[in-house]
Amino acid sequence: MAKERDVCEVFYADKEKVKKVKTRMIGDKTAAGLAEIFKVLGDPTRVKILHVLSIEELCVCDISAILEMTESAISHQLRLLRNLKLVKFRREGRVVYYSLDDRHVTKLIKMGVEHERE
Amino acid sequence: MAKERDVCEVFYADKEKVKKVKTRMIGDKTAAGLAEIFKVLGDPTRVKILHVLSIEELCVCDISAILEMTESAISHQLRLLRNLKLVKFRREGRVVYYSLDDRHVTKLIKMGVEHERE
DNA sequence: TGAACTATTGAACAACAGCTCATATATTGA
DNA sequence: TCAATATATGAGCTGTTGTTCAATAGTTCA
Repeated sequence: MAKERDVCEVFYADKEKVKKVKTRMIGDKTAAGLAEIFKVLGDPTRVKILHVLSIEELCVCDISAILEMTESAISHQLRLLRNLKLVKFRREGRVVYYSLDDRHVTKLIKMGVEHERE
Repeated sequence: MAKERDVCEVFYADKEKVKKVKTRMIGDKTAAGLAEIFKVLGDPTRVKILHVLSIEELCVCDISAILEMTESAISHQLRLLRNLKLVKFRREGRVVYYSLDDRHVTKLIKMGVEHERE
């Protein structure tokens, strides 16, 4: 178990290797940040929302109709995407139009699609 | 609400737009598959595991020492990564060495890091 | 102003995810 | 064969997530 190993410091499978890799490892914050981005894309509904928005600017009502889900569910997800600055919005009368606000996300999704094809 | 709209089919904010985007939308399976990949990367522990494996082939014991987590926790995550064919392994006596088995994943993580920097 | 409409929000709830702990499996070497 | 070691696995617990439902906030127009 990890704790005992920390104490006696003798029986790593390869102590030098461990030391070396440990210095090159990404920090907790970086890992957490990375995971956060990917977590957003780790849900079918959000993937769909981002994908349809990559085609065209759309209002909540339209997205709801396209995905065949309640406006409430869509709105909840949009709030999340908004907070993470992945989408932006503009109000036009009663209607709120959403569109993508992050070039990286589209790239990531495209890469994902590529991965899927194999 | 979505249900009523399906019945009367009259008051989309933009019916034509909805129709058009709907035909171009990715299918449920594609969305689910995409989300599955990203979901795997959406956890700090797995991000770290994949990252250290991108540096070097390592055994469970080493990964456990590097991340300072129990071997059990690491093993559980490795099983997941194994099932999704993101890592491969080879046995050498009592020791099991893991390494990356998917070139896309490394790319995705690199893109994520790039995203982080801004 | 008030009715109709679009979108947002909060609470609640069920499903899920990641860890721990105990146990099991596999390999080695005495 | 048996003890020691390395990893894997299952059950259980806790915190998180995505949806629904009901209520609320903005906006338009009569």
